[in-house]
Amino acid sequence: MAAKAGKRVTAADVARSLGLSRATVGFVLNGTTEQRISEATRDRVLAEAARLGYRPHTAAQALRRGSSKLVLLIIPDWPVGFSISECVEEASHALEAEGYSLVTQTHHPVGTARPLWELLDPEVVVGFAPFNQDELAAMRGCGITKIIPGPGHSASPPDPLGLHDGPRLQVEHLHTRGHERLGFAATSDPRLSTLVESRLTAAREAVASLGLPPLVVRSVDAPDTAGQAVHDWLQANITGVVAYNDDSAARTIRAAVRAGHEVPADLAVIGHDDNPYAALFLPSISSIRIDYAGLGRHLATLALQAATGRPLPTDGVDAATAVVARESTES
Amino acid sequence: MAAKAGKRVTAADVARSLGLSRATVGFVLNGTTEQRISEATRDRVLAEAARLGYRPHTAAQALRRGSSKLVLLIIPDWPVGFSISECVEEASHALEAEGYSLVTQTHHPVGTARPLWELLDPEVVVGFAPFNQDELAAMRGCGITKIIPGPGHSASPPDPLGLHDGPRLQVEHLHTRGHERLGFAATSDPRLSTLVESRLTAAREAVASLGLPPLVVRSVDAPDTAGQAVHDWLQANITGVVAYNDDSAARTIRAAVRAGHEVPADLAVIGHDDNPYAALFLPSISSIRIDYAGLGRHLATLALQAATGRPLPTDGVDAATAVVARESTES
DNA sequence: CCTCGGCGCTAGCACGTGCAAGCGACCAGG
DNA sequence: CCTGGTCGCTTGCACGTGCTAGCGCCGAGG
Repeated sequence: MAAKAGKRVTAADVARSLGLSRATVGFVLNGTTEQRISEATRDRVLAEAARLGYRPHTAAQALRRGSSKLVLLIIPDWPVGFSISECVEEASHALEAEGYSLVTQTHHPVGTARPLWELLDPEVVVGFAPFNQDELAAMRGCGITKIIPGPGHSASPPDPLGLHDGPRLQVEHLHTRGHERLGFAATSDPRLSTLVESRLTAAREAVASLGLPPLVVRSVDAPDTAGQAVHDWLQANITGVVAYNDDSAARTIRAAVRAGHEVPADLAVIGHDDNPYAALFLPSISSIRIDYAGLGRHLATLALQAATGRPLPTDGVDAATAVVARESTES
Repeated sequence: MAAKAGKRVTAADVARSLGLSRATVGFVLNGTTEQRISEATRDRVLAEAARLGYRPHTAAQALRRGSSKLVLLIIPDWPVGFSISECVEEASHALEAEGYSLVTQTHHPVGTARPLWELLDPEVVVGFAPFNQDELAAMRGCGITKIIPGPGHSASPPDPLGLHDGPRLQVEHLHTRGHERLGFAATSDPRLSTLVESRLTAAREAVASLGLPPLVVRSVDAPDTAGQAVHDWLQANITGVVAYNDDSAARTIRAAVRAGHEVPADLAVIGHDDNPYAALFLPSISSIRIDYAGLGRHLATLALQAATGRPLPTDGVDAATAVVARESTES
C-alpha cells in the first residue's frame, strides 16, 4: 500500500509502476485538457497514484510553475479573541476551492522574527489593516506585488473589518437609547493606532450625521487614566460611551463602577468585536458582532481576484455587522 | 539596484554579472567550508548579491535539499488569548538562529480546511497537546515522522503548558489561604477535553498530596449549569474553586455573584492562563501566569532536537509558572 | 496501395539550487 | 626540467514537476 519506508512517492514511481511515461501521469494528475488521455489510462493512473499514496511535491510544483499558490494572511496582534479563527477557517475553505492555501502569521510588531513572506513567497499578502511604508517596502523587496489592502485602494471598498458599519451602529444604538452626549474610549497602544483611528473617524462621522455634539475622546489604558476619563465624561454630562473595543469597554465599566457609578444608569457603554468575555462581564457588555465567516469569504475573494487577475463577480458582500444588546446599555 | 521589473534574481544572475560560475556563488552564499574561496571573490559575490537584491528561491532550495526547513506549530482553538503570540514569537526567534522557520496554524476542529502539513511538508510538527490517532495517521500519510509531542514521550518531560505546575499552584494557593474543601470548574467543550483532563488530573494529584478531601468537579459552561455548580459547591461546604481556566473562573464568579454570594468571602476562585481579561473582571481574577516566552524557547528546542537529530543540551527548562494573586482569592 | 490526419502517448527541457567531481594554474622539491 | 600537491574555480548532475514538441500507429479517403 504505502511507499517503502522513508522514500517519497513521485510521479515517476507511479509511471514506472504502470509502464507509462511520467508525462502521461502528469497530464492525468493535473487534469490537463490540452492533452487527450484515454479513459482507461486515466483510471489506471488515478488508481495507482492512490494505491501508492502519491502526493505531489509542493516545492517542486512551486519551482516549476513559478507560483506558490499560497496566500499569506497577516493577523494583527490585537486581542480580537479567537473568533478570528472562524474567519481564517472560512477563508481557507474558499481559497482551497481554487487550489490556493492560506497561511497566517500573527504580526508581533515589537518582535524581530522574520516575516513569512520572505520565505514562503506567497502570491498574495492580505492584511486586516493597511500596511505601513516599511512593510510595503519589505514586501516589494521580496518581489511581492499583490498586497491587500493595497496602497491603491486605500480602504477596501466593502469595509472588511466593519470599520465604518461597526462604529456607526454603536453610535446609533446609544442614540436610540436616548443618549445625546457621547464619549469615545480609545487606547493609546501604538500597535492598535491605525484601527483605533479608523473606528474613531467612523464614529465621528456617525455622530456628525446624526447632528449630535462632538465625541469626547479619552484613553482608558491604565486604571488611573480610565478613572480620569470617566470623571471627565460625567463632568461633561456624557451619558453614553462608544468604546474602541470590548477591552476598552471593560476598562471603562470597571473604572466607573469602582468610582461608585452605575452602569448603564449613569454611563452606558458599548464595546466592539463581541469578544467572548463581553457576555461574561458584570455587567455584560453590549457590543458589535462581526460576521467573521463572511469576512473570511470576502478576504478570500479579494485574494483570488488579485492572484488570478480575473475580476471574479463580487457577489454581494455579506459581511453583516450587528449590535448585540446587553446589560451595559440596557437597564 | 533592484532587478528588472518582474523578474526574479537568481544565483546565476549574480554569477553572470561577475563573470564567475554559478557554483562559486553558491559556495559563497552557503558558506560552504568544503570548498575554499578566496577572500576577494567572496566579498565580490556578497556585494553583488546584495546589490542585485538576490533572494534564494525557497522552493528550489527545499527541492534540492529535500527538507523544507519549516516547523509547523499547531495552535489549538482554545481561547488562550493573545499571549500565545509571545510564545510563537520567541519560538520563531530560536528557530531562525538555526535556519528554520516557524509556521503556525490554528486548528479548527470542526472545520475541514486542509491541514498545512499536507502542502508545506514541514520537517517537524509541534503541538501544544498530544495529537489524536486520526491526526497522527494523516501526518504519517504525508511522510511526516517528527511529531511533538510524539506518541513516544506521552507528555513532554518538562511539562510545556504547565500541565502539572499550574494546577498544583492553584491548589496550593487556595490551601495557603485556608481553603480545605475545593471544587474544580471544568468545561464540557469537547475540543478542550484533553487539556481539561490533564489539568484536572494534576489538580487531583496536588489535592491528594496535601491530604485534602477529593475535588468536587462541575461544569460551568452555560449560566444555568454554572448556577447549579455554585449551588452544589456551597451545599458541600466548598469554599475554594480551582477553575480550568480564566473563562471557567469568570463563569463561576458570575454565577456566584448573580446568586447573591460574595467572592471571595463565600467562594474563592482561581483561574488559569492569566488571560488579559482576568485583571479587568469584577472582581479581578487570581490566575496562573504562564511564561510564554520560556515555553516558546522550549518548544523550539524540542523541534530543533527532532529536526537535526543531535540532542542539544536541554539547558534547564526556564518555563516559570507563577500565581498572580487578585481579588477573587484575596479579601 | 499510398497518403494524410488525428489520437494517444513519450522524449525532453526548464525551473533554481546544493554539491560531488574534476580541471587548470601555480609553486615547491628533486 | 619534470613531478606532485594544493588552491581556486568550473562543469555538470540531481531534486520532482509542468508542459511543449514530436513520434508511432491506425483508420479513412483517394
